[in-house]
Amino acid sequence: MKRQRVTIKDVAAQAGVSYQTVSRVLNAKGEVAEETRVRIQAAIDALEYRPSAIARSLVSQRTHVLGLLTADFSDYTHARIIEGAEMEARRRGYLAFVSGGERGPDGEPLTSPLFTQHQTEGLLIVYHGASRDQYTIFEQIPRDLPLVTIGYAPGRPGVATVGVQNVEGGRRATEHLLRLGHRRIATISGPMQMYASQERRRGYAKALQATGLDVDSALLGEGDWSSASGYRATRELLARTEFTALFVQNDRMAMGALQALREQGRRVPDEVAVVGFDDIPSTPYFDPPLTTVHQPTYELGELAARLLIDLINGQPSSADLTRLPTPLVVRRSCGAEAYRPPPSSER
Amino acid sequence: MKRQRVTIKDVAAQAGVSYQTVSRVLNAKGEVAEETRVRIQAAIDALEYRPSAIARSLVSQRTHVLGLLTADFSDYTHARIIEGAEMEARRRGYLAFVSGGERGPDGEPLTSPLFTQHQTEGLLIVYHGASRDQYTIFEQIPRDLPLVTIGYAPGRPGVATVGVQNVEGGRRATEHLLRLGHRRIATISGPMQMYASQERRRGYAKALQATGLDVDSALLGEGDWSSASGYRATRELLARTEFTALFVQNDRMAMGALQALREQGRRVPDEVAVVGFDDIPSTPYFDPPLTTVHQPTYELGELAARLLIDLINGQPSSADLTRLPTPLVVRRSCGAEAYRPPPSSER
DNA sequence: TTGTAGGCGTTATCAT
DNA sequence: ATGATAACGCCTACAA
Repeated sequence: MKRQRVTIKDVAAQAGVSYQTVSRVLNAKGEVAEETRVRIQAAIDALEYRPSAIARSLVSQRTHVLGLLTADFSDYTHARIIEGAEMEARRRGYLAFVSGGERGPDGEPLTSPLFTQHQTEGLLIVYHGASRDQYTIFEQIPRDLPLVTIGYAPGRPGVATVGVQNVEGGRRATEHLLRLGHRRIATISGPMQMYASQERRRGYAKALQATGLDVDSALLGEGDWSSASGYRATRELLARTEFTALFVQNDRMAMGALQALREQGRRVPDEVAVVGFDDIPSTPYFDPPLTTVHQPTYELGELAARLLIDLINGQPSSADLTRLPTPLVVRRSCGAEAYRPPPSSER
Repeated sequence: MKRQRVTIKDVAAQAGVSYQTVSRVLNAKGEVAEETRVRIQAAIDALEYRPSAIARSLVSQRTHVLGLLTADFSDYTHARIIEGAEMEARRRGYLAFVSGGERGPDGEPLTSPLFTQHQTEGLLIVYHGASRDQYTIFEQIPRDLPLVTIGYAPGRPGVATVGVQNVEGGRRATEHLLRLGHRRIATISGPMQMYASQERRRGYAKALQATGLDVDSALLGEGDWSSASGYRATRELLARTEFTALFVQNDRMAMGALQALREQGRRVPDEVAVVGFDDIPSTPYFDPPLTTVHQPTYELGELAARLLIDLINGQPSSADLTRLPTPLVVRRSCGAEAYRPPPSSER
């Protein structure tokens, strides 16, 4: 399919000047007589001329294109990060390639070679706090390609990493429960080889210890972030020990936990108080509405894109790892009083 | 930032041939002596040479790049479509630009000009059954750009449209409820100016009429697809009339509906049976697990990308509007028996 | 202020 | 079988 028929030369012919002069008005460089500028602009409009980014890139060696790599698009957290990143990129004049990158189990090829060939100027890797061994992808990425990762800083120079305050979030959730009088607080983590899981659990432990409590391993559950795993982990916990509160380290698992609790006839929050993590949009409609730790995912994406573009333009980020705050959002599942009735908006 | 230092000429020099010959082996065109081919390949490997897609595009006028435009990334349905489309595109050697396109209320510029400048070969518009007036975007798109839309066929030639069987889905949901003995069945639609809403409601009406029932306007609610709107519409319905079943036209609104029902003390499914639409992943963890109409969103994305690429390559799609099936998934909220206990997997 | 080369990395079309 | 030459659309010098 051919398109992009109109070139700078056509415009020049139409305006009766050399194509060089057209280039000048396009880039607002050098002096151009006001009169000819107007004439050229008229020609541009008439012909609906649009400069070819391709040709420009070839000579300038700049594409103004970012690559966004993610493992799972349809995960809300990832999607929001990407959404934020794309928006910020667009504001700064960048376009974004996306790809559900990661090599499949069948050895499906990585996308990054394609990115490289298309001269992507930088890469944003949106794996949500994955573990080191899942980052074999780094080997495939050119050493000098500007890179921003989410939640995990690889041992590479010149890579910026952004994330959220996982430890603080975990601590806040647990402290809240402690403050409500709970002493046997169970927790369900994501896969423990992931940094986010480790950090959130560390926050949990910190809060307990600050109150003089020990971490009881019987109260420690683990899932894989899915609702099903939250359901399972909760049933195991229930079968194994007693507890009056449960801190689930993401909202999807919390949804499964609530279901397990319901099935076992444990009323929430009266018999078991529950706190989640993420603050996904449907959280106010959980049964009961979920108290949870908010993650500013959209802002995380914006920040990541900003840092990446800065990196591309030779402005290394000041901090290696910037972490965004994770405030607690109190709803009903924790049993705290404060709750304003039916929520009315949601994105 | 400069990169992509190694060019075809470097390879040629290294292999001691003209860069022309290198091009030949790269494209497997023309005859090349086996011996020199091997030598050149060695040079390519040694130098880690990767051809520049930019330069290729300039001469070939092909970019192998698609544009994916969406209104809302973080909506699960959209995200899945994009995920499917990107995957299929990649399989066929295409890269995908994404953008949360639509012009913002502040008049923020459309992304499509940027797409155009970057020589995007085709556009996939992932608006989920939006209404005609939301498609002013079409005016901004070059007439001859291959286009695929989801759920809505604009009055343009050469545009392929894919969607799901909304009418049938609505009919199936309603029939199911009728079969369970319900006669006063309320429904909550999305915005009625959207085709998807109209179609699902038409299916609802068809099912009723086939059973000899009239559509009672008191039973007709409308929302905006959000949980909050589902909650509100349900409360209005409850205040206005009596019904024993409720067909909510997407799962997010259904979540709000369930909450409203809970708050009003109406037990689901005993007092009110509920059926949703979409089959989002969390649906098995609703309280109670939601019976809903499944939408094959990922497949929709794959299909869309396939059609788009065919269009680009001059193979117009056979049908104007391909619709994928929407089977009913029975869980607990409708009160039908069949339900296998705790779900164990989920994406 | 405006026009004339030269080149960005590649492919296509001729020669050789 | 291989090499030279001309595009592709544009920008950066440099000259006029």
